[in-house]
Amino acid sequence: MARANEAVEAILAEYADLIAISGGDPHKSRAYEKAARAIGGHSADLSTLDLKGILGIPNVGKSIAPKIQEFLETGTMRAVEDLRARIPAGVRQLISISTLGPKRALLLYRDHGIASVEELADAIAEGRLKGVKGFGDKTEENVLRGIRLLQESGDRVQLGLATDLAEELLAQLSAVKGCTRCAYAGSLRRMVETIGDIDVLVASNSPETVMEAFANLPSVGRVIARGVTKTSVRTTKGLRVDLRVVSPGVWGAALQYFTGSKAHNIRIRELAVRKGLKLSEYGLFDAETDELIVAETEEEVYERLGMQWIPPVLREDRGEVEAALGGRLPDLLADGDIRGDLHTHTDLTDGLAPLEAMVAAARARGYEYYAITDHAPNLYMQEMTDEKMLAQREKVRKLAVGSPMLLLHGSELNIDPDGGVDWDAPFLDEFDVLVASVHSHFNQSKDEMTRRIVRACENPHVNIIGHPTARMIGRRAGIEFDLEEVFRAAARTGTALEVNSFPDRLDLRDEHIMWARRHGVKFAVDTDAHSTVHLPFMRFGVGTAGRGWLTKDDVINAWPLERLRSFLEKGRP
DNA sequence: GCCGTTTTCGGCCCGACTGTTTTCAGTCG
Repeated sequence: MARANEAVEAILAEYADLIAISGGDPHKSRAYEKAARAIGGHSADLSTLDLKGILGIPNVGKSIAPKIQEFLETGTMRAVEDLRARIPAGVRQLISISTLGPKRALLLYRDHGIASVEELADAIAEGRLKGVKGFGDKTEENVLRGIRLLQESGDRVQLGLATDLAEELLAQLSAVKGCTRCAYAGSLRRMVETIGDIDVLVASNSPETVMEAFANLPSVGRVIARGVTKTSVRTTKGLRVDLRVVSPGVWGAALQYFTGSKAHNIRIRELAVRKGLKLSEYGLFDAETDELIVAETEEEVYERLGMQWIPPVLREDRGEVEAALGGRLPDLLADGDIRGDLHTHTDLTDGLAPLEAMVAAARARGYEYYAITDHAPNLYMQEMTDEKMLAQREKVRKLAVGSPMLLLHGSELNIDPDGGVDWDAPFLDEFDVLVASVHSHFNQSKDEMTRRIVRACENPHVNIIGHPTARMIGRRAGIEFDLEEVFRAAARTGTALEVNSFPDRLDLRDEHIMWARRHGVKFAVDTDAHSTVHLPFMRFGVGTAGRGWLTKDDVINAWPLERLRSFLEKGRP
C-alpha cells in the first residue's frame, strides 16, 4: 500500500528542481532535496504524524513541516503551485536528461523559449543552438544521447512504482461487491523491469458493478474507454490501467492469456493447435467440436497441454516451453528462500536510518543473517574513515550478542580505475563480507573496464561485485565491458555477481543473469537498502533472478550460513 | 531552508571530469 511519504517526497523533489531551474538559492534547493529523501526513507507513514512528529524527521524544519501538513490536508502546496505557474512542466523534464542541469535548462527556456524535451530535440536538429553559450558539438551530442535514452523509456515506469499502484488498485477492487477474484497480469506479473501499462483482471458475474466502481476509484484520473468487458483509464499519476472482467469459470484461461508475453502465448497456442486444440482467453477448446475442455485455472490449461505450469517470470519464450514439456523447469528462487541481505547501508554514510533501526527491520523480516556494508573512504563524499568503520564494527558486534540473527560487518568498496579497492589487505581481512562496485570513471574504454572488473574479481577480499553494470534505468546506460570475460572471472575466482533489487537498478538484468549462470557464476540478490523501507525491495531482485532462471543453489544468500561462510572465505589464507 | 552552535548566522559532501567561456562553470557520484 502506498504511503503518504511517496507523494510528499515527489512534490518536495519537484519543488527542489523548480527552485534550481528558476535560479533560486542552490542551498535552498538542496535543503528540499534532502528533506524529500529523508521523507521517502522515513519508516513511519507521514499521515500518522502530527506537526511535532513531522519536525522530528531529519532535515525537515519549521518551514517545510507546515508545507507538508498543508499538502496532507489539501492535496496541494501553494508554494509549489506558484512555481509551477512560472515554469512549464516540460522545462523540469529537461533536467532529467543526463548532462543537462538546472543552469542550462534555465538558459534554454529563458533565452530560447525551449519548454520541453521535444522542443530541445527539434532545436538541436535545426541547428538553432549553434553558437549558443555552453552548447558545443560535444554537448549537443551528449544531450541527444540523453534524449534518446529518455525517449526509449517513453511512458514506461519502474517496476516498483507500478507494483505499488497495482496493489493499491487490487485492494480497492477486491472490496467491490461482485468481485470474486482479482489479480494483475501482463508485464507486471512477469516482473519486467519497466511497465508500460497495468493489466488488471477481475472475475465477476456482475461486470457492470465492477466497471462502475473501477472508473470511480480515487486514483483514477480519466476514463479513456469503457466497454462491457474492458475499461481503460489513466491514473492521476499518468499511468494507463486496463481492467478486464471475465466470468469466474474462465479465470485461468484469461489470466494465462493476459499475462503473456506475446511470444510465449504464440508458442503455447501453436502447441495447442498441433494437439487438435484451440486456446483463447475463454478457455482451451477442442478445435473440431468447439467443446470447452478447461478454463478455470492456469494449472489445468498447462497440464492439459502436456506441460508443467510455468511461473510468469519465465514466460518470455526463452526456452521455458521446451523445459516445461520435458518436465525440466528449474525450481526457481522464491521470496521465502532468501535468508539474508548482504548489501545495505546506514546513516553512517548516505543511508537514512541508524544501524539499530536497519537491524531491527531486518530481524522483523525473519532473516538468519544480515550484512551492513557502508561506503568505503574512496567515495570521498561519504567521508568514511578507518576510525568510523572500526567504531561501527564495535557497535555491530555488541548488537549481535544474543541476537538470533547473525550480523556480518562489511563494506561497499569502490573499484578504482585500475581495479584496485579501498584499504590494504590487513584492514580488509577484518571484514566479514565485502561488496565492490564501480562508482566513478564510467567512461573508460571497454578493454580498460573489463580489466578493471576482472581485477576486482581476482582480489581475494572481494566477495560480491555490486550492481555490476552500474546502469540507472531510464537515466544512464550501463558501463561497457566484455561480459563473457567478467563472467568467466567471477566463476573462476568465487566472486558473486549482484542482482541489485533497487527498482531503478535491477542490475544484473535478466538476460545477463541467464548468460552468467551458464558460466557457473554465483549471485547475491541484495537490496542495497539505504533505509528500512528499502528492505522489501528484495522481491524485485528475486523476481529478476527468477527471470534469469536462478534457483536457490545459484544464490549465496539463499544458502545456509555455513555454506555462505565458506564461500566468503574465498580461499583466503 | 536546515542545522548547529560561535545561540544568531555562516556553512551547507568534496573532488573529478568535461567541454569550452583559454581559466572555469556545470554536472555528476
